[in-house]
Amino acid sequence: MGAMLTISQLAGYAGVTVRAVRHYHAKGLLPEPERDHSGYRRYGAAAVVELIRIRTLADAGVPLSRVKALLDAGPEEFAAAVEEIDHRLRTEIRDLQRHRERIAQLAAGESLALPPEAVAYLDRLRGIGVPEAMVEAERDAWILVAAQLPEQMPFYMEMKGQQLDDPRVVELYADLADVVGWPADDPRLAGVVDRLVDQLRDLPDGAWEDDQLPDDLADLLDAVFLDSVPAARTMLRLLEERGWTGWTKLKPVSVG
Amino acid sequence: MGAMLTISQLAGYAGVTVRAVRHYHAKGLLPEPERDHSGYRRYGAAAVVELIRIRTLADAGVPLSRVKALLDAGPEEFAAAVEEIDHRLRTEIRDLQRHRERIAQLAAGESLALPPEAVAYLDRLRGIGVPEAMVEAERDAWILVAAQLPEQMPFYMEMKGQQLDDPRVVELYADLADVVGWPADDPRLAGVVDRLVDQLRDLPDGAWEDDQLPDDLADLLDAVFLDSVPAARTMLRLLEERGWTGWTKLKPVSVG
DNA sequence: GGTTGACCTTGACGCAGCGTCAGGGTTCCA
DNA sequence: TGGAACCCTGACGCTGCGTCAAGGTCAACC
Repeated sequence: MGAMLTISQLAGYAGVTVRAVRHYHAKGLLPEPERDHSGYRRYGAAAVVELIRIRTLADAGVPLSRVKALLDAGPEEFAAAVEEIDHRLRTEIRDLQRHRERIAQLAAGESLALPPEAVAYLDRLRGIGVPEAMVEAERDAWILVAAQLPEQMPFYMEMKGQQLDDPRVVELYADLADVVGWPADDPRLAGVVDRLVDQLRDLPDGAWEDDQLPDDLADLLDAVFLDSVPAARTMLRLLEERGWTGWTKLKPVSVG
Repeated sequence: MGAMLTISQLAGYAGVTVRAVRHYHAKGLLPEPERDHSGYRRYGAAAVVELIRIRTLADAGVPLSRVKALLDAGPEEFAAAVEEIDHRLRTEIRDLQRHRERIAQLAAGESLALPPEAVAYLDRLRGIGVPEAMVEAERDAWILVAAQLPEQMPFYMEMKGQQLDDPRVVELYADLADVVGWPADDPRLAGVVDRLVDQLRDLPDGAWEDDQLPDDLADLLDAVFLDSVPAARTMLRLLEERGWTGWTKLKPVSVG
């Protein structure tokens, strides 16, 4: 027999760590060699070749569980396996590229979990003078909508954008921006609600039917409103006194 | 307070699994909410928003350990982190693309752990009529060399290729191909070794000095030879009797 | 012959990001 | 009143090793 190698020499020749060699033994990829008189593993030169072949496959992204089978596979199964592994690599690369696109969007600013059209809408609110706290409340609401109905977002944003073309809606936002800071029993709330109801009356019949939000999502959005605005509960009561129910999905009280 | 959500409702709204939510709790990404009278977690709507933001970052390939810090980071550190994560993604993509290239080479056939020029050389051996068993022995030897001195491979292969242009070298390979199958005491060995020594004498002075193989690698290759060819030991002895030592790095016996 | 330092051995935990039981209690609906 | 569908905690599993821990061994030097 030729010169027998120790495990670290073997590992050195193949360019791997000693730990990796032992790992391959444990996984059955590389057969355990004979031991010398003191229990040390002793390898022949052939083990170096085997080890290098294992590393070559592993470096190519082949999972160790498949390396085992591939090492002694015929050419046709080898080719098939290679084909499939390449497929896996392609999808992994695509996933990573999608990740890159997403974080590129994140870098743009606030678009954490929001599509660009929603970011644009929020920016327009800021431009109108809506205070930051209220913009953030809107943002959180739209994050929820975008998570449930991502494909509807362009439609919603288009709708909201058009509403902002109406100066009375802008005025309403100014009102509501104030309301955010008021306590639940502020006497001015009644006036704001009156102006809101006036505007709602002007809406064409069935305008709120367009609102395709599922009920549970509307409830969730109402919850956000109630959680973040102290005067919210009072407003809902005042609205109900005037014949309107809900908030996200504001509807006339059904005539029971 | 608004409608309180159970953990599965929360998970559903954010599009993640219940297990993932609990994992985020355990990692401190999402604060543990209050429990109801029977110990169930109860979430407000704000948790949905937080959870969606976590998933958005995680989906972008941000490791959870960094998500924690990023969630409440200022814009400038956020931008810096995004930059660095994008860098990481780019290198990962490049790695995977290299993996694809490598397994594309693997698919080409035998190039497990061998550069293309070595594969070409082995194919030429086959073309000359060298039997498969000997080609495989050569292959294993070159796998070892390629692992230690990858950048030298083009040089070696060029050298070996030129040697094959000499018909006497081809003849020698034919001899050696026979030797592979002979037992250690085959009487024909002496004749083969004689022809080999004749050729060596014809080499220009210092031709073997070009052989830049490190000694330990040459020893390893000798070991491969000794392990795989029964008559190897006998040949080395016969060579030594004729004034040559070694095999991989064949040299005149130094005049001591 | 004693010591030092570089090896070798097995065994076991740790990492990321959850999936997936196991072995309970709870709530809801028919 | 029973079963389905939730909830809880705790723990192991997966990948591919890195990294101690707690020893035994070997070669060399004093």
